[in-house]
Amino acid sequence: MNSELNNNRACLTTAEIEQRLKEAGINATAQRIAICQYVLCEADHPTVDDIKSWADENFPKMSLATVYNTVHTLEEAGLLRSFQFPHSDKVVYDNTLDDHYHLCDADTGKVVDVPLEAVQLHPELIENYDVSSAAIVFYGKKRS
Amino acid sequence: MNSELNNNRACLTTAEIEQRLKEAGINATAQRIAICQYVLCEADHPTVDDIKSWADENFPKMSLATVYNTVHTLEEAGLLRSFQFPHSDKVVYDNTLDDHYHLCDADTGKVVDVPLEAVQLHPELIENYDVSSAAIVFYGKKRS
DNA sequence: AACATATTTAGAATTATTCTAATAATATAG
DNA sequence: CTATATTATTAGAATAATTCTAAATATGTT
Repeated sequence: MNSELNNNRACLTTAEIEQRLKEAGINATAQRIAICQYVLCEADHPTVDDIKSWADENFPKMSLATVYNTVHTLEEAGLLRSFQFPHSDKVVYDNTLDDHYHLCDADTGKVVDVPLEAVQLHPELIENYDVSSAAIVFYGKKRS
Repeated sequence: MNSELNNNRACLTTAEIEQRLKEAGINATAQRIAICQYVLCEADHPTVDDIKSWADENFPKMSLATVYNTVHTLEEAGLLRSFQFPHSDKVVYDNTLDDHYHLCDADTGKVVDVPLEAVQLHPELIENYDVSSAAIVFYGKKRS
């Protein structure tokens, strides 16, 4: 069912990442390529902290500011999306570019993609406002 | 349409507030009564900052810690609910205790209550998880 | 190679919130 | 009522995610 949510997570080669960056008008620096490797392939809904931890083990001396700069750059270019759970103060990054919603596992904190069909919005029932978007997060537990 | 969302905002007397606090097992201190006056009556989706600003003009020397302590106490007692928008790092308080959703005015930041019927959830379409709740925020602009 | 531009860096600044330890107020027991 | 125990309040320090700053470095271009 979730197949149409499936994303860019299949691993990309460095060359492919470079090309994507170029296409998006972004200089393919070493740091950016490294972060893409993690964020577009390996990672599953990482936070900036996750990215920094990965970088600390896989890239020499990458600064936290570069992680922030890079995810912002990628987001502006449309290669990455970000969202924030109402209960949290950390931003989470997502390489699934198709519209979808999220579920947060109440036990583990793990983030799961939810297909659009799981929600039907009736914005016409909201008086006096033209609705342009909606942010939706489910909370739940894994069925045993 | 929103009538069933209508809430406790009709002004309460000090005595009524004291009684509510007592009923909830909360000592009715001067600071708590004052904050309730604002938060349960006067205010519309205030943040802690809003409450503190109001207190600065209406109560002598109330500390920020007291504002935090009090809204937490009220929330635990079920007299107040809190939520946080995904795009923001401030918590917003709500005296409407019935379930409902929110809309955030993209122009002004104003928060508007949205009735439950504006969203139909189909949690059965989410594989492997039992959904316990959902947080939903609409974004939109006032129709002119 | 030289120069302009873009990127990275370390660390300081910001901001909402929580924590801490002391003081003050309130409730309770004799 | 007064002494004592409990609970609230306070100012300010601590925390944590993010942004800002200014200097250093790397990159792309003539």
